[in-house]
Amino acid sequence: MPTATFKPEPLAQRLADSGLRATPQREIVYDVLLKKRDHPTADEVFARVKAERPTISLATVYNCLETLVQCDLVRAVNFERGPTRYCPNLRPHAHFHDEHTGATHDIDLPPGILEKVQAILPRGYDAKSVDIIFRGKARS
Amino acid sequence: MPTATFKPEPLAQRLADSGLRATPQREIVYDVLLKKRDHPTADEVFARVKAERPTISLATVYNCLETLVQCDLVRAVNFERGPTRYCPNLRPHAHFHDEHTGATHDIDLPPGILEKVQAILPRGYDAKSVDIIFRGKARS
DNA sequence: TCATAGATTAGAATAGTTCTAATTATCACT
DNA sequence: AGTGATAATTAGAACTATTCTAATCTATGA
Repeated sequence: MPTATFKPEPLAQRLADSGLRATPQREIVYDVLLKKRDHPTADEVFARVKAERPTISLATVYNCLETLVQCDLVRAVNFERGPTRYCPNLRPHAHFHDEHTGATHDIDLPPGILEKVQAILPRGYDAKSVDIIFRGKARS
Repeated sequence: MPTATFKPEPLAQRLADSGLRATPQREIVYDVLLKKRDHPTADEVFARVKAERPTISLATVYNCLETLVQCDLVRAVNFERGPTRYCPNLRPHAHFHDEHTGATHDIDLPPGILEKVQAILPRGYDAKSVDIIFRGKARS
């Protein structure tokens, strides 16, 4: 019985599909996002990745994050003027930004709501994506 | 018959309500937003205001815009990492960001849709505001 | 009129991100 | 396995949008 690698590997495949290479940096950045899904900023990702690979540079973290976003493995989320946050949740979801704690919560979208929202667009508008962002207070 | 001033004056009133003063700078910044509703950036507002009042400073434009947002006379809109844009439309509306032209369009919300969107929030989430942002291509 | 608080101003400072140019790694092909 | 072409990484500089600071100006009301 061969030793199974329990981690599925969509990353290498997705990268290959886009003609990109799987590098250790990209793997670790993606792993860090999967491991703690608290919508970290690039700086926070940088800090976490450095624990494992101290030689990585901030520029590379930005590059990797951008690459993951291009491959549709990660979503970039923005709240007002704050730093961009990164989210490996691929299910369709909205974001709730808790103004008191600063935390970000994923809100899964029930089926049909995206269609209802898209339906408010007049003829001639062709939306490639929709973001729904709530701001307020979440009960702990 | 007295000369009517055809412009309604919610500005002075709203400012007073918040204990703030009506200044020429605030009036002009607000006028500029009302006159050309193309979601200008602070820099663009600055340029337009300077045409009328060349001594205004960029810091003041930022201050005035912030004040107007506090008074709920103007909405600040953000797309990804771009500069904040300002919008004097007070009706509930979503934003459509045309990736080709860079233009921003207001999409009026039909009655009930906000409630439907709010209804996706689980118990314990108390949203003070919702933003709906489309990205895509609009037919000219 | 005068004091006080509020508003404006110019410029410096900051945060987050992107760019640049040099180095290093990876892949395809022998 | 070796080699050349291409892609990726790196450190640091540069950039952009915004906020801060400290000084000056303005309006209001005792």
